[in-house]
Formats: sequence, structure tokens, C-alpha cells
Amino acid sequence: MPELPEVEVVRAGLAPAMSGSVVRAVSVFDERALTRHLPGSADFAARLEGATVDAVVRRGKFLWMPLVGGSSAVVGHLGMSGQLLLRAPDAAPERHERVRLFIEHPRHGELAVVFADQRTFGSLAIDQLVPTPDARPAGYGSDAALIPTQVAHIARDPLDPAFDDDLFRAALRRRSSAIKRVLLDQNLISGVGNIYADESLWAARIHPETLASALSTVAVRRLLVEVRAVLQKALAEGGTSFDAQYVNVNGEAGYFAHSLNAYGQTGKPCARCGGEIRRDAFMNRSSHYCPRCQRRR
DNA sequence: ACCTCCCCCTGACAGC
DNA sequence: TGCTGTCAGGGGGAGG
Repeated sequence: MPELPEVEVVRAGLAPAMSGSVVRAVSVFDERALTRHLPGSADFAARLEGATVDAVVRRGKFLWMPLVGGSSAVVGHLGMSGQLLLRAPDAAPERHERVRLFIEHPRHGELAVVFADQRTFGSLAIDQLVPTPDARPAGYGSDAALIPTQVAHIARDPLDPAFDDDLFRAALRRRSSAIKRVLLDQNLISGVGNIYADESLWAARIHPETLASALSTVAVRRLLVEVRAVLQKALAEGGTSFDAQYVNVNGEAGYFAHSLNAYGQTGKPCARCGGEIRRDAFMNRSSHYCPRCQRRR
């Protein structure tokens, strides 16, 4: 469940159950879920068993769980189809279940955290924590200015109070690629994927192929306002769900799919001007936009 | 340093 | 029914 709102829904669901929990046991059913943990599954389990989880933190689409007393964290990325689910410890295996953590919370008792992932682009790993360059909190969910090395290159997301709008605008000026491509570049702004890029550009009335460097200061400001509004609204509605892949920790779908104005609306009238929403091929994916009110410049 | 392309993998669905 | 092709919201690395 990939983009920022969906990942935040998961983070918020995991935090009350995982913060303060001790990991009692780890079951790995598919090594591919640990491809980013180079030492392998035995090492993964050995490091985790007996450890206490301090918090559940998110930056963009990355999650991590710092471990108490250590300088390490469990890093998770859901990829295209990953799920983190809270279950009873003896719950039947989920479809595509890859890893199960058996945890014990001081008040909630024993629980299972299930990592399920159909397409196996997601992963878990144990990683070292390093200080953030700006000494600001690394992500949402903890005040610690410590970030896993695997996440250190990922930009802050637009809902992060330490996100620097001026720095982002300056970066756009130096970019020769289309604004949509830049919105998807997690090294410049994180958390935005294909859906929310299309929705934000629609809301800001910017054509996805507009060169980033050609956007005026006012247009960039408008874009950031809309990116934030779209992400906040999606978050308030529990994220976007098209099918059973994109769910919260209880396996429930969000409602934002009903609020989409561009993504997946090919051929339908634009809610703003009545023009016909178009879909163009873009980077092995697609862009949805209204050719009438998102004019190319 | 930037930018583009290609890769990883599974399953749902459309069309023949 | 069964085959084939296409598509899907991810990030990383190679190579231009």
C-alpha cells in the first residue's frame, strides 16, 4: 500500500501495538522479504528476538521501528503490494504471508505482526541508525533525529514540518525533467506516488509534462499546497484502495478512491471544467490529467 | 551529477 | 476454457 497516506495509516495502526512490545519470536516464510537484510533470515531473527520496539516511525513511504537501547531499527517498505497486519498469534496464515513477528505488549498481550506481500517488492531489514544531517527529527512518529542508513537518502515528505519549501523550489529550477517525474523522485520529495502525483497536478492545474524548471514560484507554491491537501484528505479517508492489496493493519480498505479527480478517471468528464480526462503513457506507467484545464506550456 | 531505462515479482483482467 | 498480453500505487542500479 504504497503512497504516504496508506503507509501512514499502517504506521498509526502499528504504533499502539508495537511501541513497548518485546519481540518473542520471528518466523520467516520467504527469504525474498529480507533481500535488503544481507546477512539473511537467521541473523534477522536472532537480532530481533528479545528486542523491545521503541516506536513506529515513517518518512515518505518508508517505515522503521527503532529498537530500545540500540542503534538499530527494523526498516520496512511495502513496495507495490506489501501489507503489515495485526493478528492473533495463532491466526491462520495470510495469503502471501512472508514474515510473522510474535510480539508481546505490556498491556495488550500477545500479538502477531504479519508481513504479507503478493509481488515481493516490499522488504524488511535490520539497519543501523545514523544522525540526521540537520539534527531535526527523522520522521513522523518519534522525536529522535536518527534515521536508518537505508532511508538516509530519501527526502523529507511534504507533511514533515522540517520539509524545506525553498530548497524544493530551488531544486526544481535545476531540473530539466517533467514535473511529474520530479514529484515521483523520492530524493527530492518523498511520499508521493503515481496516484497522488496525478491528483496534485490536477488540483494545481499543471500539465504533468511541464518542465520543472519552467514552473513559476507561484505555481510551485500552489503545487505544494495541493500536494499537502491531497495527502491530508486521503489520510483522513484512510487511504486509497482499489482492491484487497491496500488495507490498514486490520485488513480494511480506505475510502479515498471515491474522491479521485484524475487518477483512473480516463474518459470521464473533468470535475472542474467538464473536459475529458486523458491517460498518457509515462515511464512504464500512466498519467491522468485534463487536457483542457491542465494546459501544457 | 543528472537522466533514462530496465530490473525485480505475482495476479487480475481483457481479448482472442 | 485456456492461452497470451497488458497492467498495477515501489525503489535501485547500470549505463548514457
